[in-house]
Parts: sequence; C-alpha cells; structure tokens
Amino acid sequence: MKPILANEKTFEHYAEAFKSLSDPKRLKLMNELCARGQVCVCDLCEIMEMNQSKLSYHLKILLDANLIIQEKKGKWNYYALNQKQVNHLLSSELCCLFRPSD
Amino acid sequence: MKPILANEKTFEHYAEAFKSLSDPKRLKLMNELCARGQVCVCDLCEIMEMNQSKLSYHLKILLDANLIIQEKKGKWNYYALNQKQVNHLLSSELCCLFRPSD
DNA sequence: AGTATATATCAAAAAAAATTGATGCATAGA
DNA sequence: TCTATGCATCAATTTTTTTTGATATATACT
Repeated sequence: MKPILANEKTFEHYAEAFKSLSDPKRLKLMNELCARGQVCVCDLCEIMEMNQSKLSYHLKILLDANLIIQEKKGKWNYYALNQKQVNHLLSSELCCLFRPSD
Repeated sequence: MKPILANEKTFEHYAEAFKSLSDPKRLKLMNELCARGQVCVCDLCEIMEMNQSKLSYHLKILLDANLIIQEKKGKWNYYALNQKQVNHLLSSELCCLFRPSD
C-alpha cells in the first residue's frame, strides 16, 4: 500500500475528490446506486427526477472521481457505485450511507 | 450514537462538509494545524503564504464545518484542528494526513 | 435505409465561490 | 488617551460550477 504523502499534489488530488462529493444531488445519486446496484441512465433520470443532460453532468463528475463505475450494454449505459473508492475516502460511519442495506 | 439517515437533510449536511474539504488550500491548512497544534492567524498567514483576508475566509469555512476549533487569547485568535470531526468524516487512511506525526 | 431511443457533449446563461482591497473593531502597550 | 497590532467582515470583481436547451452519436428495430 502506497503511503499518502502530505504534499501539494496530494492536497489537490483529494480536494478534487471531495469536490465531487460536495453536492447533495451527487450524494443522493450514490446512495441510490448503492441501494439498487447497476442502474441505467434513463432509470436514474426517473429515480432522481432530473433531466438527462443534468444527470449525465453529475454522473461524469462522479465517474471522473472514480466514485462510480460505468458499463455499457447495448443501447444502455449502466452505472454502479465504486465501493472501494468510497471506502478509501470516507469514514466507516459515513460509508453506511453508501453501503448495501442501510 | 445517532444513526445517519439517508434523507435530503443528511445529503445536504454532508455535501456542505465535503465542500469545505474541497479546496487544496484548506486541506493544507488542516494539515499544518494538525502538525503544529494551536496556531494564531498571523502565524498561519506566514505558514500558508496567504494574505490575512483570504486566510480568514478559509478559516471561517472550516470553522463553520466544525473541522477546526477557535480560541481567543487576548489579542490573538488561535485555531486548531478538530480531530473528532475529521475522524467522523474521513477514512482512517486519509485521517493520517491530519493526524499528529505523519 | 429510415426511425426511435439512450446517452454524451456543447455553448450560453445563471448561480455560487474565491480573491482583493478597504474598513472597522478589539486589545494592548506607550 | 493615542497608536499599533491582530483579526473579522464588507463590497466589488474574478473565477468556477451548475443548469438549460440544443445537437451529435451510437445502437437497435422496422
């Protein structure tokens, strides 16, 4: 396991990560993905009551932060939570928000 | 210990918390406070190479998020890391960035 | 081939956050 | 009481993020 060095690069890296967590819609999105597993964009639109463009914007932010995982199946694009990254960043207390069966 | 409910209020609350962590200057600030203990604003200005107005702005954000603690002594205002809140939010892996002697 | 659906992306507009310089208020010392 | 220092806060500006509506691309079905 690589140790985490307290340098500028590290601070920038994690600031980015936390930025992606800094919106209630995205936290809810993660929570829904967690509860439901793999979900396609069009279903997420309904679940989140959000138009597709906006949703894709937020999905991209989470994807870039490696907080969710994308899998394309035919016409559909499925997303799921990346539990590993969630665990890497968040306390176990908080992880319960993004952990199956809460 | 109060359980964390996955509702709108919770998402807003933690989104706020993560927003305050979403800037590399603030992460560095927390890291410095962690390494040095209680530090007054004027010393922090030099440590962070930041003007006082800007520094106070960022300190306020961390203070509002309960990530740091303020103590006034005479003319000076001292700040220190709130380890408890850091632990509440961040994984133990990450907490090492904000934990004495890293 | 033609059409419909799913989704990403783009450009413009709106909203929010950060920076800057100025000002004001305590406190402490002369 | 006068002055200097430490700090918070305000208003104006700049920068960044988010939202919106439109367009483009890929897949699948007819």
